[in-house]
Amino acid sequence: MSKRLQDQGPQRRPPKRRTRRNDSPTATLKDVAERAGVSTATVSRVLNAQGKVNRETEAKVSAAVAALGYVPHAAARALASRRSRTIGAVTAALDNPIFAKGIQALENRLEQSGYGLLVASSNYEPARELKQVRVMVERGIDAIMLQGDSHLPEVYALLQRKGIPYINTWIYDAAAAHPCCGFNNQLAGRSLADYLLDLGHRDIAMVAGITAGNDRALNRIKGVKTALEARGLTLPPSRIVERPYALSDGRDGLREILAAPPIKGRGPRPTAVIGGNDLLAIGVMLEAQQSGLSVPGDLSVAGFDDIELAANISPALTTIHVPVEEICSQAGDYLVARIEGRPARDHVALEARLVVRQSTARPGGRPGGDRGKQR
Amino acid sequence: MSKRLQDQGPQRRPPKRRTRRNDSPTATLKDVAERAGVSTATVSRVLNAQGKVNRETEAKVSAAVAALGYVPHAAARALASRRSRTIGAVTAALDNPIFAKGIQALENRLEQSGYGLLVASSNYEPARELKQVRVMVERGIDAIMLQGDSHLPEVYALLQRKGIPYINTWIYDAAAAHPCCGFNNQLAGRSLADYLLDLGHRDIAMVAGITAGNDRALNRIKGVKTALEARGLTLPPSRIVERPYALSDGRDGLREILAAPPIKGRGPRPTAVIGGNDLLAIGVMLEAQQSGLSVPGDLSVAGFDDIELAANISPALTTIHVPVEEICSQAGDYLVARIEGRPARDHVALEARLVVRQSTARPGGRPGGDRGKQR
DNA sequence: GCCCATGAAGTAAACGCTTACATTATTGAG
DNA sequence: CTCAATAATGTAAGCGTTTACTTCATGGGC
Repeated sequence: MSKRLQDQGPQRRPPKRRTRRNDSPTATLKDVAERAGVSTATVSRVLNAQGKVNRETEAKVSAAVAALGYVPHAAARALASRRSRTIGAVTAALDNPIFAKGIQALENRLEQSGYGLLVASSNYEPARELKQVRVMVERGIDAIMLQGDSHLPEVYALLQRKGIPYINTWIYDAAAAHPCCGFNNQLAGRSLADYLLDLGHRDIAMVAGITAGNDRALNRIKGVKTALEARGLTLPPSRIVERPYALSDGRDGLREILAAPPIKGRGPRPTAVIGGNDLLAIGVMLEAQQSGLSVPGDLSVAGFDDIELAANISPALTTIHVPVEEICSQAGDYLVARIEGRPARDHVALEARLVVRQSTARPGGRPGGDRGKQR
Repeated sequence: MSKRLQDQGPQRRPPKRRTRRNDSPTATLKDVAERAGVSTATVSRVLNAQGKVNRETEAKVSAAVAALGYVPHAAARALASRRSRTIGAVTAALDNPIFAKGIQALENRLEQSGYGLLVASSNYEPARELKQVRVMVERGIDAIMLQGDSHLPEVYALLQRKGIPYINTWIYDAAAAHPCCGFNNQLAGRSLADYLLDLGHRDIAMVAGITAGNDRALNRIKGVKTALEARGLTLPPSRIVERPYALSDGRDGLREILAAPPIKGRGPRPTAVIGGNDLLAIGVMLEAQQSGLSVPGDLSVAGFDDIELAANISPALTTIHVPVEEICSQAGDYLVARIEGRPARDHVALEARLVVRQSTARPGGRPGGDRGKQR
C-alpha cells in the first residue's frame, strides 16, 4: 500500500493535483466513488450499465453522480477502453444541400447510438481527403464514412492497418472491394439519358460535376454515354463541360455549351441538357430562362439528386431521386454494427429512381408523354 | 526501479499487452522512443515542436516516426494535456444551406489551427441543444460555437462551470452578457421593412421562422414591427405566420396568409411579404408565381441571408446579406484564441446589409426606384 | 582551473477511466 | 452442515501522452 512512499529515489514534489485551464475542480470518478462509498470499478460499472450492480449500490452511485454534477471524461474513457465513441465523415462539400442533408441524417442515426460525429470536407481533392482521414484517425475515430470509392491508396491502407471500419457511400457495386452503401451511378445516368432519348432527343449535352477523383461524376457521365452509344449517338467534347456544384457553375456551363461552335449535322444547340447534379441542372435552367430560352419548350433540363428545390422551382425539375437520408443512415447502421462487433451487410444497394417533372419534354416544344415516369 | 516487483501482494498476471479490437500492434510513443534511442519525453517534444531538441536528435526521431508509421493517440494526448484539440458546434439545422456554409467556414478556419470540428444539430429545440452541448462537453471539446443567445440556463451554467470558451453567433448585441459574433437582427429587420415602406408598401406580411427559443427569428420580426409602428402601421396577426425553414414551408406560409379573411381598410392581400430567411422567401415567391401572381408586379418578396440561390433565381431576391462565412470564421478565431490563452474581443459586430434585387418594387407593379440600395 | 548559466535529454508521476483478476458474501445442493 | 457455484465489490494495472523536475554536458567569464 505504501509502495510508492517507501522508495525514495530523487525526492518528488508532492502530488499537487493539476488543474484545468481554469480552476474549477472537475469531479472525477474517484470523487464519485468516495462520495458513494464504493470503488471506482463499481461506479464505472453503473455508468456503463453492465447490469452487474445491485440496486441499492446503483442508487447510491447515481445520487453521488448527480450531487457532484459528474461528467465522465471522454478522453480518459477512450484511452482506457480503446474506443472513442466518435465516428468521422469526410464529405466532398458541406454546402451542397444534398450532402448536408446526408450528414444530418448520419448525425441523427449516430446520436441514437451515442456516437459523436466529426466532420470534415475534402473539397473534392483527394490529397485533402487523405489529410482529413489522417487527422480523424489520430483523433481516434472508431469508424469513418467516406463518399465514393476512389480514394488514394493511402486512405485504404491507413484504415486497414488501423482496423478502422469504413464505408463508401453514394455508390453501389456488388463487386466492390470495399464496403459500400448507395446506388449505381452509371445505371442512374443511363436511365436518365434513356428517358430523354425516348422523348426523342438526339442532341443531348451535359454539365457534369468535376470528374477528377470523383467516381460518381464519372459514372454518371459514363451512363449517359452508354445510353447514347446504344442508339448510335455520341456525346462530343463540345457537348460536355465539367463544373463544380454551384448554381453559378451550372449557368456558366450552359453558357459555354451554347457558345461552342456548331456541330456538323446537328442543330445550333442541344435540345436537352443533363446536369451532373440538381444544383448544376437548376443553374442551367435559370441561365436558359434568363437568356430567353423556354424550359422545356426550347430546352429540356434534368438533374441528379432531387434536392428540395428541384420539386419546387418552376418548371419543376426532372431528376434522379437519390435516397440520401437512407444511404447515410444505413451507412451509420453499418459502422455502428461493425464497431460493436455485430455482423452487417457490407454491400447495400438502394434505389435511385427517375422522377419526371416539368422541365423535360419532347424536343421542339411538343408536350412530352408520360412514358418513362418513375422507373 | 524494481519498485513494482518487490511488493508481492496477491500475485499479478504477467503484463500482457492488450490489443486493439483487431490485432494490429499500433506503434506507440514508447516504440518510437526505443527505435530512436531516446526517451519518450524527447519524442513528445519533437512531435509538439517545442524547439527544445537538437537537430540530429530530431532527425532520428522523425525517422523512427516515419519508419513505424506512428500516429499519436489523441485520447492519450487529450488526457495528459487536458486539451482535446476539438471544438464543437451545435447548429439549428445542417440542411439549411446558410448554416451548412457557416459550418464549412468554421471547419476551414479550425483546420488551419489543427482543431477538429464536432457537429450536432438541435433542430431548433432548446432541450435538444442542451443535450448536444452536454454530450460535447463529455467528449471534452475545448470550446464551442452556439447560434443565437437564447439558450437554456443549464447550457451557460455547464459551460461556465467547466470553463469552456463559447461564443454565440449570428447575433450582435453590444450589451450582451455573453461573447457574440454577428449582426443585429432587429436592425436588419427594420432596414428591410423600411426599404419596403419607402417603396410605398403599406400592407406588409411576414412568413417568419419559428420564434420559440429562437432569438434571431424573433428579433427580425421585432425589427419589422418597429419599422411599421414608426409610421403608424401594424403587423396584424393574420399577416404573420411562423414556419420552419424549408421552401415548402414558405409556400405553405404564403397560402395561409392569402387565405386569411380580409382586413378592414386593407386590400385583399398584402403588397409585400418578408420571409424570415431566404428559403422561406423563395418559397413564398415560387408559390406566388405558381398561383398566378407576378413578383414583384403583384407582390414584392424579400428575405434574409442571401443564399446563393437568392441572386440566381428569377426574379433575383431582394434580401439582407448575412456574412456567414465571416461570422463563423471569426467565431473560430475567437475560440482558438481563448483556448490558447490569447486575448480576443468578445463582442464582434459584422454588417448585414440590404441587397436590392428584382423581387421588390413599388406596390401596384410600378417599377421601384433605386433608393435604399445597399445601405 | 572553478563556478554557474544554458541547453539537451531523461525520469517518472500524473491524466481519469476500464477491466482482468481477486476477494468476499450469499445461496442452494447434497 | 459443508462445499461449490454465483453474485457483488474491490484492487490495481494499464491505456499512451505530457510535463515538472532532474541530471548531465558544455562552455564562457573571471
